This record gives sequence, C-alpha cells and structure tokens, in this order.
Amino acid sequence: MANPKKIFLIDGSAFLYRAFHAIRSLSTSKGHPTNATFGFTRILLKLLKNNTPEYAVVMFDVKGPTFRHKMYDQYKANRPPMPEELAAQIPDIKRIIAALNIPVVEKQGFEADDLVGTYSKLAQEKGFEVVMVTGDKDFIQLITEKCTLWDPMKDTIKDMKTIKADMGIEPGQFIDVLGLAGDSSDNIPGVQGVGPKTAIKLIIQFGSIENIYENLDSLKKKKKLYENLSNSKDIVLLSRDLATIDTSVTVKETIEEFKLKAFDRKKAFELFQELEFKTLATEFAQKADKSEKIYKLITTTKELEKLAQVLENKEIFAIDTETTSKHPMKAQLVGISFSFRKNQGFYIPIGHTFPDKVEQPDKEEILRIFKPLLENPDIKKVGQNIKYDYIVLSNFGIVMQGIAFDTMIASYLLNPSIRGHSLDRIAMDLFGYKTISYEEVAGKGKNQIGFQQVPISEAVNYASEDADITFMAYQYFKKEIKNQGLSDLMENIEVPLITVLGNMELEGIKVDKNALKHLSNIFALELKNLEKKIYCLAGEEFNINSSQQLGVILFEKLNLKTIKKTKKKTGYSTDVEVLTKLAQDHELPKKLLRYRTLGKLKLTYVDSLQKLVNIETGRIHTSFNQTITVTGRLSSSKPNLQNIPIRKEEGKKIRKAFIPKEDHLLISADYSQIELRILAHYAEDEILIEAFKNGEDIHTRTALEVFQVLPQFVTEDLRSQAKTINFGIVYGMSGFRLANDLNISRKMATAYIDSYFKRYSGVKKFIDDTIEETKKTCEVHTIFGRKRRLDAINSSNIHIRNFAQRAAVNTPIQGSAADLMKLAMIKMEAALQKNNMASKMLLSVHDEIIFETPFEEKDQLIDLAKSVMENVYPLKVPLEVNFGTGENWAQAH
DNA sequence: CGTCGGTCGTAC
DNA sequence: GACGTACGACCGACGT
Repeated sequence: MANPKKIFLIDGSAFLYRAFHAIRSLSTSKGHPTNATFGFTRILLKLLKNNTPEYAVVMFDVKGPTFRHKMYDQYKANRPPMPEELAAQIPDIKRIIAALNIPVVEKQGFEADDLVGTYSKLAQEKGFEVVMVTGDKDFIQLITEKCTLWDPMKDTIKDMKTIKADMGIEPGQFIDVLGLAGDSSDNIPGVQGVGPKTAIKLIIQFGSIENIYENLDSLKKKKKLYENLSNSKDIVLLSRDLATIDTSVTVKETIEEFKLKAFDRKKAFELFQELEFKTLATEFAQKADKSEKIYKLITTTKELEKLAQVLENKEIFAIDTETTSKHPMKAQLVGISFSFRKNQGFYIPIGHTFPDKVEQPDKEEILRIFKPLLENPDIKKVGQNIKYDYIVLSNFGIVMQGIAFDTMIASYLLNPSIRGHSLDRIAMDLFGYKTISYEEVAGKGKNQIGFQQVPISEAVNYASEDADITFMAYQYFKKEIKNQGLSDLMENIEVPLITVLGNMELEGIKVDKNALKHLSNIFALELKNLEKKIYCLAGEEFNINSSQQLGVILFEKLNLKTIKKTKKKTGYSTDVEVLTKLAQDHELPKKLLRYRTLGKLKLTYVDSLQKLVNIETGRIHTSFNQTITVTGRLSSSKPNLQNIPIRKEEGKKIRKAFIPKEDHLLISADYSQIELRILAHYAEDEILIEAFKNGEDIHTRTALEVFQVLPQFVTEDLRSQAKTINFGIVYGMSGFRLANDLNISRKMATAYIDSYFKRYSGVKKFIDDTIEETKKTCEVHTIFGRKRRLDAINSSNIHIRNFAQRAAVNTPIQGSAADLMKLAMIKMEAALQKNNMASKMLLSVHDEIIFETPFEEKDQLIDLAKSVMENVYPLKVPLEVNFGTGENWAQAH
C-alpha cells in the first residue's frame, strides 16, 4: 500500500497527569478545578488539528488491581493515590472526549499501556501505521517499522532509527533494559546499583538478560555488579515481566470502531461553556442559525415610512448605527439598523460609497422620517453602547431621546469585573451565537476598509444582526437586571447618565494648541541635552526608555548598589524610588529622573493631546467609559483626561493649556474629602462624623487623634503624615507601606495605625464587619446597590485573599463616591436645562466636575452647583463642594 | 507586522 | 507580600 492508514493510540492516563501538573491552577468561577481538563483538551485538539488522523482512540487505566499486582504485590505500591483535584476532573475529560466523538477503551485489570500494545499489534496486522501518543518511555519496547512513538508535549518522535541511534539497541530489547534497571515510579526493583545507563550498556554488550546470566562470569572483574546481578536473577526476570506490555489482551472493539467521526460541536460548545473555556467555546460555537432570521434592506420612501410607523407603535426597539470610525466624534453615519423582534432586523443604508446598485435614501429623507421618531422621548430605545449612537446621530442632526436601556451597561452592572462587554461576547455568553465579526465584512489589519466601503448586501446582515442581537439581549438583561435588584441603579443612574456623558463628549474642551506646541519644543530641547549627558555618564549610547537596558548600565556597568528587583523578578527595578536613592551618589540617576519626568510629560500629554484635537471643533473630545471599572467609577480615554498632571509645577503647565472658549470661564466644583465622608457615613464613626459636621480639617483632626497632641502643636508635617494615614486607611494600607511612605520605622507606623483604629473605632469595626460579611456573600455593594463579586475573599492564597479584603473595604467607598458623582452629574444637567443656562458640563474627574460658563453666569453656576452637588443625596455627614474659577484648568482647580 | 505582558508614571 | 481605581507610553518577546 502506497499510503497506509494511520491510527493514533493515545495514552490518556499519562496525559491526565501531565496536563494536571503542567498547568498549576485553573478553575471555574465556582471553584471546580479544570486545569487537567483544559490541558488534556488542548493536547487532544492540537493532535487532531495537526495530524487530522482518520483513526484514533484514547486508552485509560482502570482503577483497581491489574495482572501485574498479582505478579508482584508491591507493584506501584509507592504511588500516592490520584489527587482529589484530578479525580474530580476525570468525568469532565470523558465528557469532552465523548463530545469530540473519539472512541475510548479501558479494561478492568489492565493498564492503558497494555491496550495500546494490544491494539498496536492488531492494527499493524491490518496494515495500519501506528502512532503511539505518549510521553512514557516504557512504550519504546513496542516500536517497530510500522509503529512509532510520539510525545506531543515535547514534540519528539521515537522510531526504530532514533532508538538505535540514541541507545544502540533494538526497541524490543528495551524490556531487558527495564528489567535490569527497574522503575522507581512503578516500584519495579531491578538490580541494585544498575540504572538505565548501565542497563543499556549491558544489553548492548550481551544482547539480552538471558545472555548476561549465561556469561555472567565474564563480569567477575566488576565485583559489585557481578554480585548484584547474581543475587537478583529472579528479581530481574520479574521486573522484566512487569515492564513488559501485554500485546494480547482480549478485547472486544475492532479497529474499525476507531474510525473518527465529526465532533458533536454543540455538545463540545456547551461543555466548554460550562467549564468556562472561553476561547474554546468561541471556537466551537455554531454560527447562529440564520435560516430563521429575516434581515431586510430598507431604501424606498415607502419602506422607510412604513418602518418608522411600525417602530413608533412598538413598546421599545433596538437601534444601532454603522459609521466610518470607532471614534464617535470622527464618525460619519453610514447606516442605521433596527430590531423590535427576535430574529428580525432592518437596515437603512445612508452613506455607503461602495458602488452597489442600491439607491440610498438621502439625508433629508432620513431626517424627515426618522428625526421625529428618534427624538420622541416617549418612544423607547435600547442600544448596545448607545452613547456612541447618540453622539453619531447628534452630529447627523438627530438628538435621540427616549433612551431606555443599554445592553453593554446591563452586562457591566451584572458583572463589572469582566473586561469587555462587546455585543459579540454577549451574543456568545447569552445565546451561544457567533456573530458576524467586523473583520468578516471589512477585513483586518492594514487591509481593513471602512464600513462605508462594505457592500450593502453584506452590510444588511451584519448591521441587522447587531440590532437583532441587541434586542434579544435586552429581553434577557431586563429580567436579569430586575432579578438582581439592579433596576434602580440602571434606570435612575446609568441610563440617564448616558446622554449626560454623550453631551459632555460632544461639547469637548478647548485646548491652546500653540501653548502645547511651545511646551513640546521646550521639553524636546531639554530632553536632547539630558540624553547627551546620560550617554556621556553611561559611557555609551543605549535606549534610555528601556528599563532593561538601563538596569544593565546602572547595576552591571556602573556597579551601583541594587535596591530592589522588579515584581516579576525579570530584572532590576529602576523606578522613581530606586533612582531617587541612587541619585544621592551618582549623577546619572539624577539626570534620568529628570529625563523620565519630561519624557512622560512630552510623550503622554503634550504630544498626544495635540494629536487628539478634533479638526472640526478644535476641541478635545474624550470618551467617558461607563462600563470599565470594577467599582463603578467612570474612566476616560482617547485621551484620558482624568490623569492630566496637577501635582508638580512642570505638569501644571499642561493643565494650563486647557482653556475656556471666548467670554467663558472654567469652573471646577470639587467634592471635598468625599471618600472619607462616605467612610464616616458607613462606619458611623463618632469622631469622623463630628469632625465633618463641625467643618473641621480632617487631616488636622486625624493628627490630633493619632499623635495625641494639642491643636496648636499640629505642624504642617504632622498634618501631612495624618493625611497619608487617612488616605491609606481607605486603601487598606499596611504598616510596611506607611513606614515606607513616611520614612519612619515599621514599628512606629504600626503604632500609628493602631492608634488610628483605637480612636476611630467605628472605622475599625466597619472594616472588620465588611470583610466578615463579604466572606459570607462574596459580594460588596455601594450606596445605590452596585455590586462587585469578590470570590477571591475566600481564596486559600493569602495574597489573593488579602487583596480581596482590601478591595472589599475600598469598593463600597470608591464606588459610592462614584454613584453620588453620577447622580450629581445627572441632576446638574437637569438643573442647567431647567434654569435655561448656557453653562456646560465638560468633564468629570472622580470627585470633580469642570464647567464652562459664560462670565455673567459665574455666580449663578456656583450657587446652583453648590446646592445640587451638596444635596445630591443625604448622608450622615454633610457633603462639601469647593469651587475654583479661572481662565485655564490649572487656575480653576 | 500585530499582540500581549512587563514596567513605569500620571490622576483621584 | 505589603495601597484601592484607572489609562497609556515604551520595550521586548512571541506568533503569524
């Protein structure tokens, strides 16, 4: 036969263990171990994918004694029992093998080895080429011209040639080697003092065990070996028998039964989902059954009017826009899709440039028919990240109203800890649907086209599907949000916030581009000089931005004393702390510090900000992300306006470049100590509450309490130390860290913390109670019922557990502050509208809102914001808002 | 050439 | 080990 059929005989039992040990820990969110299952599945799939075998079978050991135990009662007696964690995974593994439709063979009284041996022989007799898949060297004995040994983990193949080359023996002689050498892992004794090397040597020399004993006299010179061999002939023969794989087990399955069939993809998918193998689940997900889906292209006036009329009469519908860009402020509208019923979708092409033969409705037509519908607050809309659509439509001339739900936000509220709440992911998690990916219609990498270039015929399905899935997800999430008690948060905070944030993003903030350019030039000049000096001091040129290369220069070339390693032990740490210490003794680290500071400012802020100024508006339009943080805070990106420098003089120059438009001021409204006030509220701590009620300076008060001094002795330094403690408490700071920060002894720092908790006993109790409660529920809450699961709080790993404990304390505080801020923003927007004011809310930075206000509205705005923000929600302590105004952000702050 | 983890630094 | 929450720059290893 020119091309003999191949069969793969897989030693399942060996891979169980190897997979189990190869992956240290992996488990489902409920704690069911999956490391072995995952490893096993991965090996199996890799094998099937790379070799596409026609025949394959997995062999397993069966629990209980085998014929070898009868031969030798100490066989494998030193083996510890299978770890519980592994045993728990075997049913999963078998279910996966079954779903993949791979035959399994196991037989009471025999090991996987014997089954492999038996079928190897049978298959060869039938003319098959056999590949034994295992890492176990015992199988060498079975290698023949027609049978090879493949270790998929090391990816090595052993055959007649390699065995001969590596060991100098025939595979069949290997059992004699094993007989002499024994096998400690199987508790097979062999000959004392004879290991694999000696055994191989002996077999090369004598050919077989029998021959050794026939010619034992020739070994008399090697006294010890001679003695050991003579004394253990019986053991050697027994050992060889034990190591011999049985190739004639009576088996019932025929080779033909090992012919592979197609995977049961549905079953496999369900299993992978259950076991939380996300990527595998995605890989095995079926395309949604598109046959029952009706996606319709809408282009004529008649169709448009009919669709609008239908939508108008629905309780709620899903809407999705297709555009030319991911950035809503750059995006041009390309099409709109709708859905109001599962498996249905409609697509209106508007801005496609691909020369399809479809006549697209013009903009006026769309506005005439759909503007009234979309701007009607009584007609409810749901979207996936609908803030995006709100902004795009706004720029198109439609200010959408009636936004009632957002599936991305729903997914986030249900579990804020997962990164990413894309529709693709939601479709997968909720319905096992694999949606049409953007890459599928638009390509990827540098070949990717804008959606306007996608043929309308393809766009219909892609866009309609998005609306369809959004509507389906809405139906699911609405119930789930309610079941989880998250409706209030959704309806009263997150959904109203969507348009507030949308308006802020649309508004943007003005920057003085020339000032930034000027700064960039100044920084560039100094950086160039620093670079020269650094090269000079180092004695060579290197990449200053590479902490790795820098580490070599500092600690190997210049031999500066190492202070700490990086966290992952990949090298020397060269962070601020280290460089500052080194700077006392050497000029290079000093220059580096300056280089780092300036480089950071230039690259991350000055230069990036300039690039993000919108050409049309001349302003910067950040994205406020509502579904990112685990605590409920907003985040800001492209650019991140929540970490613009403020603390150091150099950085302030960047803030100065943020300016109001003509005849306006920037006004900053800043909640004073909001997190400590929330702590006071939750902890019901008498001292904290009293201090805030009296309007005291909280850091000074803490200094009084912790250091036990009279008010007149609270120096600026003591207050500053108290401030560090106050912040540290909210974050769960340790004595170690406090000692480091305050540059005091560990003992002293611990004493301060003790003293703090003694005085603020309510805080102590709050922390303890919170942790205890979280241990029971694995969940923490904010003031408006936002949730964060913290399963890690019961982890057996102390680091993970400690981390979860700090998060458990911090989340209600940080998250409640975020809740209050969100509510304040919503109320503020409403108040501005109600009072017909021209002031705009531009930014929110966690505890601060930035307004752009006409000169003449300044006092009114401050009065209004003060009233709204301070009364946003009653706590057990008053809220206080500080204001700053100015002709740039630095001044306003 | 894109992705991703590591390191560093900025904010509240 | 050792302070919570983010974003993003660069580097360098790795995979296609």
